[in-house]
Amino acid sequence: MADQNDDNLHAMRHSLAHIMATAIQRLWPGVKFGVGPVVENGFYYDVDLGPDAKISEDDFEKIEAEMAEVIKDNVPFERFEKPVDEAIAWAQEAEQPYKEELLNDLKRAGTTVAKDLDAAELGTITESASAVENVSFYKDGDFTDLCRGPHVESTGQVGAFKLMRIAGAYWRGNEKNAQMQRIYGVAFATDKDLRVYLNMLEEARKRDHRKLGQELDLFVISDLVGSGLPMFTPRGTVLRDEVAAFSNELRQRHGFQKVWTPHITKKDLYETSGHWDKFKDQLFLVTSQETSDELVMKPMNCPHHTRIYASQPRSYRDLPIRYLETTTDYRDEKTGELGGLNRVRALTQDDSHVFCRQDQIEQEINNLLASASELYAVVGMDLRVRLSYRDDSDAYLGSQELWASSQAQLKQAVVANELKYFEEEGEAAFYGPKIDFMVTDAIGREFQVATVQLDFVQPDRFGLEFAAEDGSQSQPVMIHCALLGSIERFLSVYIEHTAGKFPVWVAPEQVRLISVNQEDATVEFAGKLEALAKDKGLRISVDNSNESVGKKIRAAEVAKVPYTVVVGEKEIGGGELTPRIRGDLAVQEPAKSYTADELFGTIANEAKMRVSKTSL
RNA sequence: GCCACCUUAGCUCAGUUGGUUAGAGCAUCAGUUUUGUAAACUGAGGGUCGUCGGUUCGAAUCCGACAGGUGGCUCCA
Repeated sequence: MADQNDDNLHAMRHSLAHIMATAIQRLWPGVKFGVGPVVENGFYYDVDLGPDAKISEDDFEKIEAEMAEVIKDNVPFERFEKPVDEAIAWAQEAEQPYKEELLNDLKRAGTTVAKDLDAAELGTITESASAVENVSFYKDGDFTDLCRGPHVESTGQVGAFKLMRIAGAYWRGNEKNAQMQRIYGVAFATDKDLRVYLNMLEEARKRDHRKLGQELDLFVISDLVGSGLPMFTPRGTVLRDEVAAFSNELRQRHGFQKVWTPHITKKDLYETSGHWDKFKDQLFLVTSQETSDELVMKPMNCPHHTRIYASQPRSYRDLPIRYLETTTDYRDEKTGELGGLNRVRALTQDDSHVFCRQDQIEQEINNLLASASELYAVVGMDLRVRLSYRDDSDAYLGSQELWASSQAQLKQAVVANELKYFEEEGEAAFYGPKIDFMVTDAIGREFQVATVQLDFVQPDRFGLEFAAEDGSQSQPVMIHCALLGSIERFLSVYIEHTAGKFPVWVAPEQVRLISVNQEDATVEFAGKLEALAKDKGLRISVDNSNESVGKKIRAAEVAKVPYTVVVGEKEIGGGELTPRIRGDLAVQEPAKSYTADELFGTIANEAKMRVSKTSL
């Protein structure tokens, strides 16, 4: 039943794309159409009004009103077919050059090609893929479109919708092509479903990491420093340090050793690795004022690490050699690609590289996958694993055979570890395939966090070797891995995931003491408790301000401090403390009292164990 | 980089069709108060309305450029 509903919703959304096109054609005659597929929660249509006209969001009211007319008329969606050549003639006649291009592709290749997510959308082959004879069309009133369908029966049957936003989109996803205007709408079967969805978006905005970053005083961005260059406050720096420490700890358990490399290097390093060729437009360049040296801010760390490996002759007995470095890399990202902490120009990676023998690959990958699974279980985030393969473009280094076997090895590792996965071509690094851990943010956008990458190319280009058992020189394999990925990006997702309610082990402020009054005895007592908690390694603060207890409690709640303890005469007399526990941590029991030693000891232990619920 | 939109105190926002010294709440500071689990009272300071240029007798308001931001597209080692 659910399937049938999904199919019906899909048909509604697709039909709404046509209805929107119908409306736009009435409002802007002569508009050229691109494609108009269904996407998650709705639909879009790409349109080109020519050089002199642009749709803006102010036009939505007008378009929606026109769409309402089409819906009210309740005209049928009529399907019909034409031979390809007649269809091409139709496109020429109708002055729809984009449709004509699609039809020509269909005729020539039997498909509208490639990477386009909407291959299915673009019109269809009614016979077999090799013999394109007829293509199907749908017509609703005065609008006719090349389309595979299916649609609802008539324009009246489309549920609830709302136009959301407008964006530029390159024709067929290629930067070199004309840019069209993409108009997005959301659509649901009922008004209620639509309201629920819009409400969810509203809620998601409240937990946006940029908003929480400001409210909880975690990071700041300054125009004087520049865009994409966030700075972390004392509180935000606690988050960075805690998650990085966890990530390091997981790998140090598996024999990784910390290394350190400088942040600038001669560009020769990247010419050798192959990065210069591929990424030279996105490197920050630095010039020495004394010598003629042209230096590069490091955009990644693997080439540096190969230099440490290569600094000594290595024996098969030394392998695997495992390096770990949490360090900041610099990439000159295009301005339009920057956003919050997701995409920055100074990104900190918890980077690591294994140099190992062929027969050690499996074990090493298993260790890394186990570490990734453990980390994401502790932070409570559900991940999808993407196997990122190459496509048949020439953007990759290394032989086809090597690629085929390393892709197979990664898949085998993922299957053996029973991870939920999907495969995608064209997502690999230029030097090798990847296992990418994907996570979804508050409004449903998917980001890569952890990654494990197999690399035969850089060992070759850097001429890495080790002495094998038989005394011959052999080439090691590199396995790149970051568990958090970019710490900035990880935090952006983690802040949204927790809505700022960090578990004790990451909470910037774990305990806050609130004094009932400002009398000497109270202040002194609070000071003693603070010192005791600090001895146990807790991050604690005291609020002695001249405000009502209620107001100070509220301030602690707003700051999402896990444990708040009010101290006054009662505590000074009895010695026992009653913590106020943040809602998400508490198990459903009435508040209990503890000695200071017990209370702080338990909290310190929870932090150490990285638990997500309190035992208090 | 491209497309659309946005930018008023530290924060969240008002500011009618361009018309005297640009407002509020929170936050900050001062005074009163000495507080018992989500906001005590009174007062004060704080803004060249993102920047620069233009139109106008007059610009927060209209136009342009630039910067920064948001949502997409492209890219992501």
